[in-house]
Amino acid sequence: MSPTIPDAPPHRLRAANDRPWRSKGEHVLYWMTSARRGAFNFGLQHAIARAKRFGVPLIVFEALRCDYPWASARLHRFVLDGMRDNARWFAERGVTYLPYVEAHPGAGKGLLAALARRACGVVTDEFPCFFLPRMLAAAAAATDARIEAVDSNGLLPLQAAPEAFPSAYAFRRFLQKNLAPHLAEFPLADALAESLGASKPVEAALPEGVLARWPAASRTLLEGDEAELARLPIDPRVRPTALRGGARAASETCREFLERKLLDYDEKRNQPEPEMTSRLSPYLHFGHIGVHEVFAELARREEWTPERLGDKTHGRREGWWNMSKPAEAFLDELVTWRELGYVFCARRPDYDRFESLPPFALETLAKHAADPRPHVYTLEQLDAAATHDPLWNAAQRQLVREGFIHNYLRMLWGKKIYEWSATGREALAALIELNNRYALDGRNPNSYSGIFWTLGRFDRPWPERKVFGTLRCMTSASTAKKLDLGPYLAKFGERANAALFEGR
DNA sequence: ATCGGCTCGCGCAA
DNA sequence: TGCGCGAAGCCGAT
Repeated sequence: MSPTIPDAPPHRLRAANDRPWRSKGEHVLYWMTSARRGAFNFGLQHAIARAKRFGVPLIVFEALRCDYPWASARLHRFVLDGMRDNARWFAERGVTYLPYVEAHPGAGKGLLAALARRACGVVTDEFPCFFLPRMLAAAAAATDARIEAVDSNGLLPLQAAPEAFPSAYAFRRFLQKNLAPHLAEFPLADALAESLGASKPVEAALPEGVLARWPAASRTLLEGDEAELARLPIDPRVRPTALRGGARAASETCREFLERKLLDYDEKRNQPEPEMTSRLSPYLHFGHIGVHEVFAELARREEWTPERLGDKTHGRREGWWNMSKPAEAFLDELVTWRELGYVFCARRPDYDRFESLPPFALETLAKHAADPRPHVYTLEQLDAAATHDPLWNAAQRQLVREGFIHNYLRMLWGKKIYEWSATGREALAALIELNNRYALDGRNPNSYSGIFWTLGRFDRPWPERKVFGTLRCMTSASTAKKLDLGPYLAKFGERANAALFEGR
């Protein structure tokens, strides 16, 4: 009578250890790590399906450590916003939800094991980047319960990609041949809507002693209490941005983009101000929204169905989806480029290493290593936006202030860091450090795509010149000719910054 | 304002 | 074996 909830599709599922499911367990645990949402979530759906099969309740556990690299008030605030939304989502659906925020390094040690001890098994999220794969492997080895990882990352399951692709073009061709069947396998929009039904008790008691030793994050912290946030041992200098995190803000941002900006997307997305891009990437990064939700909403507005897919697989950017022009331009970002990066990280454990660059890039970088650089800046100078280039400084200020750089200018920002560094390796280190410290969507496969694209990944050679060799070169002068930078410089330029300080 | 040339890798048509 | 195609390039010629 109560509807059956499907398991996650088999190619989205991976056993992280070889322990068996325990039918005598007291609950199923969903350990939410990267898909931090209740909607369109294969992992949550899979956990619910298991809980129903065993006839036990579900416990949802979402944790935030304080010792992950680049932990800061900015990143914490964004995740805490998401926990606040999730607390409400699960409370409305009668499911036990434990948001845990570490007060000092190591405080959370043992909590997962305690929650898993009497569980039938654990379901968690697959994420191919940052410290998460290592954390999952360590947990899987150390936990007595079965742990299954579920991949909600893309429209294409990561397991369906045979290898890393060298270019968007090659990957696009692959998608055009292989994506269609996966478009028929979407996660439920709300797997808790009716799923557990009235017949099953869904509120689980947390194992005894858990809350005494690992108290749930306070409601006030989740709702924005600054003093509580300030007490956590995280970098307080990277301030929260004006952008609020969480699933509700994510859905609102998505709706707003599709309604007001998409029509002009293919023409105006390079215009830096006013901002005409989706601004979805921080929400996608923390899993506050899933790509399936964005795609479903877009398809609905386009009155699109999968029968419209083209059968030509030439890798062309336009014509395959058979949607409006701006919709196809957006899908090339949301699906082709985004998932190209996820697949690369999943297939290349060295994705964050210099040596992972394509051969032509490594060769040309070596050949031009000794070319004299017109300017060389330290990480501190770059961080402080103290270069000779007003446009670059403005981009850096936007990064520090908003946790984001406009798409086009972000490329220029990266290319200049290469040009102003003594070596490619030093440039890479600075790019990773600044991006991961400040960008809300840093530490994500797409951040690594952007950073490494600067150094030739997914790109092709261009005419050889000093310093850049055959890497694609970008200049501030050309950018200024191409874009209307007035409004952008008014907002983030030197003078705008001075005015900001005078106003204080 | 627009165009070709610079240059490489891949898959497909021939 | 040749051809078309490609995240957003730059430069100089028309």
